[in-house]
Amino acid sequence: MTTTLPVATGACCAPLVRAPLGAEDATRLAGTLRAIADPARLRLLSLVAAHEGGEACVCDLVEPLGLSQPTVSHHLKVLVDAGLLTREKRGVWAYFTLVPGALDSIASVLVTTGS
Amino acid sequence: MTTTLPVATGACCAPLVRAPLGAEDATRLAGTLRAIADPARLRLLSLVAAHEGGEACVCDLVEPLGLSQPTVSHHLKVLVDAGLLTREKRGVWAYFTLVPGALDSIASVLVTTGS
DNA sequence: CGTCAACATCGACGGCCGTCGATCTCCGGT
DNA sequence: ACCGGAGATCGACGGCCGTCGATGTTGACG
Repeated sequence: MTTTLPVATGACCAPLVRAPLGAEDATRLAGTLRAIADPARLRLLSLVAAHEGGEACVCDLVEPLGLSQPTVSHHLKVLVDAGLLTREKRGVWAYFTLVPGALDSIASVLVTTGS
Repeated sequence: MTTTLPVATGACCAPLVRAPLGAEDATRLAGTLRAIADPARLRLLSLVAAHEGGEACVCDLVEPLGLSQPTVSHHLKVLVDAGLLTREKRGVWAYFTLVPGALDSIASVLVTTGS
């Protein structure tokens, strides 16, 4: 599978503005950024974070997004593969939670004030 | 043109993890993120930032990227339209510079520690 | 054990986007 | 005025991706 590797744990140390990053690192980082460069997935992250208990199942997300259930599942899979969400199956439901620090590590790569 | 609006000045106040962001804001933010969700453009930002004086012309960027000159110009235009780079034409050369705070404002939207 | 519901997977379709070569525009130098 | 070079624009092509309906899988419940 051409799944994007979870960069959340490995991209925490590339200031981006310091030295010209290599083609390999650029591809990795771009893959992670592409995971959140989508309106539906941004809203999913936001919905999960704002939901009660910091977790939400698919049934909680389909309606507010206005997309079909397969599409929502697809986006959630992308976010899980990117290391931004965790999936926990309890009974028939699948609960998704934000990975702590994942978004922050992405943000830290972009920040320029880290001189 | 379907140019992405510069979000650098307007997206500085959406924590993303606080309240579920609307479809409109999600589209705006996704457009900005898509601008940097590309290996070539990430390297361009990095190259410009690391270049002497914080500015670089196209001729400085074509070779290190290994892409054609039209492609580099295209990527630079995307970054300028996204409000991440400024373009200043001096003589025959076009010099590009990082917009101060642009990347940081994107990062601030992603950060979750702003509670 | 049969049924229903939640979710994932599949296959297909359409549009967007990265890339290129060719060309156009504009400025400097001679 | 002419030429050369820097860079932007154009048109085209190929691949990736978001979306859907249909279907498969799995667990709860009677």
